[in-house]
Amino acid sequence: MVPKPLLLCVVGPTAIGKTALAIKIAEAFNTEIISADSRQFFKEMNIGTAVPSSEELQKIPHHFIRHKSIFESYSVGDFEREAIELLSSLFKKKHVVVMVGGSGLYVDAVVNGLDVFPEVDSKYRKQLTCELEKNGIEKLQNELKENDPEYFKTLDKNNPHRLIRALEICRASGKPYSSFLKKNSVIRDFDVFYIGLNAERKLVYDRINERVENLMAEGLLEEARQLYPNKDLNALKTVGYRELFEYFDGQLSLDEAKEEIKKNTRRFAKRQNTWFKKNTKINWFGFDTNPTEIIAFIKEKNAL
RNA sequence: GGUACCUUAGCUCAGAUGGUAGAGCAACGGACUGAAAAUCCGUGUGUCCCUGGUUCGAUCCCUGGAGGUACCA
Repeated sequence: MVPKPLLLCVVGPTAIGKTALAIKIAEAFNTEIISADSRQFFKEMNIGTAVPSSEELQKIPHHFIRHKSIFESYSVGDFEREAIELLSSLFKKKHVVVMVGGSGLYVDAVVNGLDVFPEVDSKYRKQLTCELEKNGIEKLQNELKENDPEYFKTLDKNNPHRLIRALEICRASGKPYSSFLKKNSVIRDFDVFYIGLNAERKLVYDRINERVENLMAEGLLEEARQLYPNKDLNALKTVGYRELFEYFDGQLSLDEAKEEIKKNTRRFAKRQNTWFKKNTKINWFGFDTNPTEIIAFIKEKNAL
């Protein structure tokens, strides 16, 4: 039996050093990197998303970095399809591929797959968002309760995004959202091995604060100013940008905006940790572990 | 130096004829299937400045002290 190819997933909270480690690993296995980071996809955003530097990008081919525009709509589902397609071609020439990213849902989509939902015209979401604003959330809750009581039971009822998502499926397909939710993992034709990078909370926070200072020094303010006219686009609802938009709006001083960015990045890191904590397959390492040690560990565990 | 006021959660501050206390923010925990760096849910973490007294019981009243603020010198 031919051994399956291997996807090495490097995960962990923001600013922990995933990019650098992924490059070391990719070098060691003479392979390429795909990114699973929901904000590094966008070519208009560069500084604030801390994409790999041009030197880093030169060392190792990266995929899904700045390959989309903030003006396009791009979803986890799109990402899953594209990533799986790309992986199957990469695995034709490489036995190992590295995936690195902090967006837990996007990593899971590639590893476990999403259920298949019908395509929904964007008009449904627009309409629902409009109704939410006009009539309040209760109307929508009642609609879902009626059309999909099963999902309604488990749903975070006050969460407008998830409520609207479920309703757009119900309305567009005429079937309950939960009827598409199989929760069965897809069997991929590659194996997965997780490397998690983490550190004590205090250290992660120090690194975040430092990173925010660095991003500002690199010109985040200017980048944000250029994107400001498009501030309502989904892609720009992003830590590091929206706080600066509030500064441009006169809601915050520049110092306050900077502190808000730090705070919101810390909260983001916390949410990432909550997500990854559930994944018991992750092999955790301290952020300052020597990469050669991690690479040796990967080789040993996977008989490479 | 004198007078007045203040000292309660990480911060800003409420509060209780005396029965060991609560808001906002922060923090912390969690959820998550095409918006996910999004969105939502939950949790009070405390020598009530110190000391002695009165009291069954003091963070609250009284004595003395410490620190702060304002005004007067």
